[in-house]
Amino acid sequence: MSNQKYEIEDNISFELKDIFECGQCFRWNKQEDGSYTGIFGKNVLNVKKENNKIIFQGNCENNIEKEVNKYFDLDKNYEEIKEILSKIDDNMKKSVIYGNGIRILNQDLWETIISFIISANNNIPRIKKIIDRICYAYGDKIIWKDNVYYTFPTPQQLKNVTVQDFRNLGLGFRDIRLFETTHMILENRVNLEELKKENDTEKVREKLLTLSGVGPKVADCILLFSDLKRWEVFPIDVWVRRVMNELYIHNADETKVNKKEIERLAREKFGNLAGLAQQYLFYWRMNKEIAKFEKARK
DNA sequence: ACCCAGGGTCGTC
DNA sequence: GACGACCCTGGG
Repeated sequence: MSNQKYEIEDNISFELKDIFECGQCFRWNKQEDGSYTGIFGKNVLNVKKENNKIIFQGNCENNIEKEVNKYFDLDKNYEEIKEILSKIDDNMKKSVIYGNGIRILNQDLWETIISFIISANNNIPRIKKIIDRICYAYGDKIIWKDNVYYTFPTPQQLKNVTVQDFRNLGLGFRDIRLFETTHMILENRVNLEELKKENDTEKVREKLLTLSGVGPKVADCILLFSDLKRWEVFPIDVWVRRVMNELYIHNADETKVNKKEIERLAREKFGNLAGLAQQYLFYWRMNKEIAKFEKARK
């Protein structure tokens, strides 16, 4: 199973940049030809668009078609969902058009937990670098087309890693959080398999909140971006707070905006699609900021 | 050289 | 419930 290929018809709800650079994942990198290569599970995969096809190619552990369908959630009808969101108001419509090709991935729960603990008070480039170093140090090596890749280490593989080891990888004050959470999971104080079976989202969130380094925002990201797949949550970070204030609340001091107020608004406007709405808004607002800087540089 | 901010959480009051 | 502290890095 060293190299497999799988193709599907092009789809407007599948844009590489939108999927891989909307902040949900940290292990996908753009290649010189515009395609993206990433690692998930024990798979190395390259994705590109060519001649009205989406082409998946890589070193997959199991059947590539199955892996891809699950990871990219290809059975989900985004057209229908986007239509519902677009009808909510002009803001939503605008951001859905902007992030038209976004899909929420089915990412491994454990990897998502650790990744978003690292994300706390951090920026995306640095988060990616830290995760790369962790994988390089403790993951398994995979070779594909003469390049070397590393899997995300399992809890077992992090068992003997010390707080200082984490600090040396550049984790900063998050070192102890990673250490504690890893051991809580190893000791089964939080059972990830049971979490996946639990239906009550609130119960899952409470359990996640017992993990070190997992607060409300990180818990919601885990619920939304992992294979727990809870679309009704609405993670509130600095960008979402900003955009919700600018669009709906209009408080002169954005840092003073009440979180409960944002949550109430999100529930009222977006209902059980809040998570996806949050992603379109986040992506749209953050890229607006980046565009502003690029412009200023010229 | 200095200050600021980043997909926040934690301990303390 | 508010408040400051927290590692590190890149940019003004």
